[in-house]
Amino acid sequence: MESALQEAYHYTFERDLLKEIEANGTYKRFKAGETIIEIGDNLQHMPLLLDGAIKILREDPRGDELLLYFLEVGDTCAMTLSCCLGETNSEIRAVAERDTDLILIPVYKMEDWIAKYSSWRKFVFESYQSRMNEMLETIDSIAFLNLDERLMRYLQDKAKINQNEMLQVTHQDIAYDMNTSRVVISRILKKLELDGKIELHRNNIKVIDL
DNA sequence: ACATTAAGTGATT
DNA sequence: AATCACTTAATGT
Repeated sequence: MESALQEAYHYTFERDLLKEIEANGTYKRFKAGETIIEIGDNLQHMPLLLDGAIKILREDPRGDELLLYFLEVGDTCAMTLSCCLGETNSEIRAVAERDTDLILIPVYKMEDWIAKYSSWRKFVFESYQSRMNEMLETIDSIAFLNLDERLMRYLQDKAKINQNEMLQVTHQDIAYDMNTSRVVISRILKKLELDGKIELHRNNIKVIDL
């Protein structure tokens, strides 16, 4: 278990910091589909991703969701950063995209380390930056791409995150993530299949054009 | 065999 | 692109 942290972060953090993380963090495992953070949660810990992937969703009052971005190994959640330092609760939901291992770091340590370790400062700063970039990409794709391109990107992204070109999803799942209707997704998927970019089966989709 | 859930499709707005 | 209404196909009990 301890080597998981080493493996994922030994390039990112100095030795002393890794030791501190191990001493203060708690390991936790989530099964695919489990909710890790719910909207409104008060976050007292910051998760570091050791293995797996997480999807970050926004939700409106009616319960409609929208996928913001995926987190991979070596990433952390930008929400917890701002959330832990301020007094605000979570604005997003985090769901395990696949089976996921993470290590939870208490907030107060987090602040300590910002003063103490330059590698930690750098990590936090860069995390913010890349989350921001990923979010801009999603905004761009919503604003400037038509749905077919947006959907194709979604599929490619998902295949990459899961390291598997066979996606275990229903059309309805995709519709929820992209905040559109199932019928629309079905139609576009059909078109993408005719273009030879994907293969459709019940409950799963094979991405050919990666 | 029947019920349930996923996916496909024409028509309408 | 969304919604409705309906069909067809796959799967579970």
